[in-house]
Amino acid sequence: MPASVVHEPVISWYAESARSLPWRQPGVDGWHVLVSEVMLQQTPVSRVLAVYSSWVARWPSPSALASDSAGQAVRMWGALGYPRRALRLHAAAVVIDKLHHGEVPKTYDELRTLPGVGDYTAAAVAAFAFQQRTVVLDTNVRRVLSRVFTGVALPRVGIVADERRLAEQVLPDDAPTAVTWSVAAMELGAVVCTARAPRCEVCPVSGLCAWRRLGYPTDSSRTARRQSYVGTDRQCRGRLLALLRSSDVPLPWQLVDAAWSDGPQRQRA
DNA sequence: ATCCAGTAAT
DNA sequence: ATTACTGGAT
Repeated sequence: MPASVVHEPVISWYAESARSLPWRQPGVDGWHVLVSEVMLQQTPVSRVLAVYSSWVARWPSPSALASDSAGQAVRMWGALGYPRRALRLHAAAVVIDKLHHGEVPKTYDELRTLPGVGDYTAAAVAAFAFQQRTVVLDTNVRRVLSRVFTGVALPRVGIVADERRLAEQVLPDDAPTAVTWSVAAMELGAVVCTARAPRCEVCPVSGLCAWRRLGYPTDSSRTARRQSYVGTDRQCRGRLLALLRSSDVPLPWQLVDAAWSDGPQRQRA
């Protein structure tokens, strides 16, 4: 099947059913897109919305954030998770302020050098903020390509060369169409071609889908379990961070100690 | 219990 | 190529 046959149906579907999100509005600049993409790393849209609004309202440019403290950045991060992202976004703002005249760089290679900006985020900002033709390969696009073209339910944990080649092959040749295809494929994966309960009855390419044609085979290799949450170091850290966020002044040790009873575990956190 | 718009260190 | 990192919803 030629890759191009999926473009029209997916792009038309997106034109009709895309969610209206603040970072997709006309007039957003590179900074808005960068902030949103970093917040969206491993974090669902619903939880990002409120924090995104307060961030761009308080720091409308990289230089504005750079002139504030990293501590404020973490405070404003709220409970989004992975608070190191707030530190890296602040560090990225400092780099942009110092080395790029306060303007978010436009090329993939320059973006990739910023703290906290990996392959996905660099490609996404280059495409969505600056309309460049880049392969945007997030978990949603990976799942769509895996199902439609390869007939496999879920992609592997890591991206392999074959997968990148397929994504490059499927990407439309001209930049504007490539950008629209990328955002449309991401949206399709996020709201229709979901990991757990795909809504194939409303999918614009269900008739072309290899996975569907094969009868939805599942792979047994992806059923390993994860560590539970209660009582772990992870829960301990989360509780301590919430406590520290709540205060403007350094906290007495007694108060911190009271938040978690297991001493050694508290020290680790 | 498992999912969700990844990055960076190893 | 693997793995730790986060928190809330389902």
